[in-house]
Amino acid sequence: MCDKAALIDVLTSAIHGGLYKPNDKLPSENELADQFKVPRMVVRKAYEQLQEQGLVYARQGKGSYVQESKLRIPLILTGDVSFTEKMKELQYELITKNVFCEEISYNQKIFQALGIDKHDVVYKIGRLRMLDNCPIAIHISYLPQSIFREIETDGHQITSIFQYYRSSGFEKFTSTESSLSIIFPSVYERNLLNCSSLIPLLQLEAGCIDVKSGKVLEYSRILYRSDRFTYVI
Amino acid sequence: MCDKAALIDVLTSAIHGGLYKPNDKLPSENELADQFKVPRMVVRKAYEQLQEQGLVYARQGKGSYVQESKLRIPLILTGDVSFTEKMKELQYELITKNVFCEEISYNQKIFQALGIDKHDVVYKIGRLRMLDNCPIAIHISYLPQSIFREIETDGHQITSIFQYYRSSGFEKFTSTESSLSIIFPSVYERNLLNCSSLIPLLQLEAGCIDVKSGKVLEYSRILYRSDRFTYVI
DNA sequence: TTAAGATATCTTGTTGCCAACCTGCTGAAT
DNA sequence: ATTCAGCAGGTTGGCAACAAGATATCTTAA
Repeated sequence: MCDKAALIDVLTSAIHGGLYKPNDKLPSENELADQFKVPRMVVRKAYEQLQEQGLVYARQGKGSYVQESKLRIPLILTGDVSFTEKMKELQYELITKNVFCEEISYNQKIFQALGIDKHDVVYKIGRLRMLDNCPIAIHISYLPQSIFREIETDGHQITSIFQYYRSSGFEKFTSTESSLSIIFPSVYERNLLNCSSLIPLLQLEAGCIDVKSGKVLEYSRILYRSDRFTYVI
Repeated sequence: MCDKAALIDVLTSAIHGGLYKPNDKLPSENELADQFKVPRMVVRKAYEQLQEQGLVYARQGKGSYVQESKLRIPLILTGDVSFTEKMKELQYELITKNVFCEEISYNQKIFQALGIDKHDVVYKIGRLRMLDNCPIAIHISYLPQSIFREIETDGHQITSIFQYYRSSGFEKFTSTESSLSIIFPSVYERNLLNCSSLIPLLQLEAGCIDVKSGKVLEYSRILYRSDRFTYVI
């Protein structure tokens, strides 16, 4: 028992095991340093990492405390149901905020997924999903202007993409094979999601296809806070 | 541009964007500190975190360098196919190593999932999945002794659970609803998976049911290194 | 007795210095 | 000319001393 990682193990299992409850005061850095016979810097780094993971918070001059853990929402990842409908089913009050709408420069991956030419115009629309005023996901949709002519002006109002599809004359959609990966938030994403830097984000990438025409309507990228969900697949 | 998080953003996008290639030398701590007008400690912390995320390595007296990124394997998460078969399909050579087999003490969640009594005996069997001698996942199976009588002695040899099912007289299985979450590795898991501390693990939990009898055969917990896969669902 | 101020002490946060390490240069000895 | 020890300068790593904030206690004056 001598390094930072071991200390983090001990502290996390102590917290998760219920030895320390939310807002309980944790041992001071010097106490732990003496107890584990390590320099204070090691304890400090451990506490810092736990802070960034959202398990602990610290007050200068007072001490380190256990952060309240927010409840986790079960989220069904599969199926073609929209995010809004998923949440309604679970009886949560969900607010969607449109946060940006802007033209993007060429990006191979996105343009290829949309099946369009390098010189086409693509708009990026960002929406923030909030639950009880707490942001839980960023939904980024890449839409080609060739399909959605008025996207530049419409884009800022969109909160439900599926509704926008319907109002644009599309009725039945299907999702392409979606890929899942884990990333850490950028500063911008951290600010939107109001989370600390070591909260992994679950990134879901998928395309949306109009069943009738077979055209790719959208390429979407959803970033879920991994600490607010348990995912069911 | 002034804090650790912003620096990490800049460095990660510089690395991912290809400005620095694998094994390239990165700017020294003092250089970056001067350039961004921040104390060296801030640059230091940024580099430390990037090390733990596996993007960077450092050599005392020499400098910090870009870590080679390992290739990502596409992994199909859905379906009832076994891990071994999934990998075979992708033409990878997969080796499974049995790492432990031991009785566990009572745990509400596991015993409930197995549908058994508090006083029943449950064995925990750990297998390590290796690809080109590189560990990529830990597969932990919880098996009740009431179903698998000889598990205490058999347990150390098992590398394929499905094969063991068949040799125990079970033929058709189905999976219960599986849940997905993101965790950080403990020291023990870090050692098995040979990964640094800030590699998130994708944890899949599910039960396995014998179709004929309807009995729960197994509760399994699989820990995938999130940096070695892209998941397809 | 009470209230306000000073003080001591404990906490986390920051900084700067020195150690450990690597590399390349210089210069003397062979 | 060659070799090698020594030195200088740059790198990451570690630590101790200091700063800043919070709180309780003691002191003193009204």
